[in-house]
Amino acid sequence: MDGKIKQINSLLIDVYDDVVDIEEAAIKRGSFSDLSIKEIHTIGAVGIYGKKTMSELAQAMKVTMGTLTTTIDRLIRKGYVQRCRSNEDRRIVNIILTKRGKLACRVHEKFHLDMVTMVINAFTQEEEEILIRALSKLNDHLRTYTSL
Amino acid sequence: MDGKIKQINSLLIDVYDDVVDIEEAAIKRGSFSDLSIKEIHTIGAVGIYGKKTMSELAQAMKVTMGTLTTTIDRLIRKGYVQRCRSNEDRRIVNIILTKRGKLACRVHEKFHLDMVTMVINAFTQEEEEILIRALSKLNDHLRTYTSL
DNA sequence: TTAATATACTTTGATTGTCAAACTATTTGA
DNA sequence: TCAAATAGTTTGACAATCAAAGTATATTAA
Repeated sequence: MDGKIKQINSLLIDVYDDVVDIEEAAIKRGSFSDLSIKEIHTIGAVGIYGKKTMSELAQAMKVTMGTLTTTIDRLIRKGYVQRCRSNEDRRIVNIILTKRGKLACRVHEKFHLDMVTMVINAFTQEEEEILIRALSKLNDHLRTYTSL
Repeated sequence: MDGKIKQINSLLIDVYDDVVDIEEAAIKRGSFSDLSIKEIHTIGAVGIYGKKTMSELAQAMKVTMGTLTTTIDRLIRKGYVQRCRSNEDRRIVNIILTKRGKLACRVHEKFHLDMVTMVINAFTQEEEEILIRALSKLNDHLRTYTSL
């Protein structure tokens, strides 16, 4: 009983570590090695069809706006995003991706899907369904745990 | 086909985010709110039955020794670990947990197991086995991916 | 036995990531 | 119109990280 708990705990930690490692390695080897994981995720949160306000982004990334300001400053310096003050409300700053930002976003998305595709190819149709169900349930319950 | 890939990708990202959130929240609320996640994991890597060299720890944590030195400095300042120069080889530094360090280690381990237990209680015996198999396979293949 | 090399670790300098609190500019509501 | 609210930036502090240079000790080869 307790053995299984420890086993699942270890498996979760391992999956977690694997994903971090894979992602880090992919970035270092790729065309966007001047970006950190956080920066790539920020680019992803802006999205190809851009125009996110600082508030929206900060909420999506779960950081304060102060933190986001410095991240965006850096991403502008590196040429991945642009600041655009809204004309309707001059307090609002919209963030949009540059051409290079969009490319990085697409490449990273593709990397993610490729990774999952490769893993899933090793699964049968049935196993695949089971995995989805198991991960969904896992997620539901983790989320319950979060809100306690 | 592609839909399922995206679904599994999202589920993995969600599990990942959930675990980070839960862990962060647990630390903030607990008796060791002066510790960061990294610091707790470092304490965990030292372990109750202590005595790990700086090299061993750096390898386990996948950071450089320079990084580890600063982490250990901080954990010493906060009273969780101790440095002990080896008498056999004066170059070697052994790290051991203080009493408080051991307590933090146990509490964090318990938190992890409690979290998994709670999640798993919502699973049937059969689902539990399936989850273990699925996570194992996922892990094996993620690991294959890492070494590419 | 001593000098060169290797090992184990720390220090330094730089960058990223993070927050809370103070600040600026703009809009909204009374 | 003026006070309050909102959207964001700045500041100051600290954590996390690395590469490269530096220190102390051990090993090896002459």
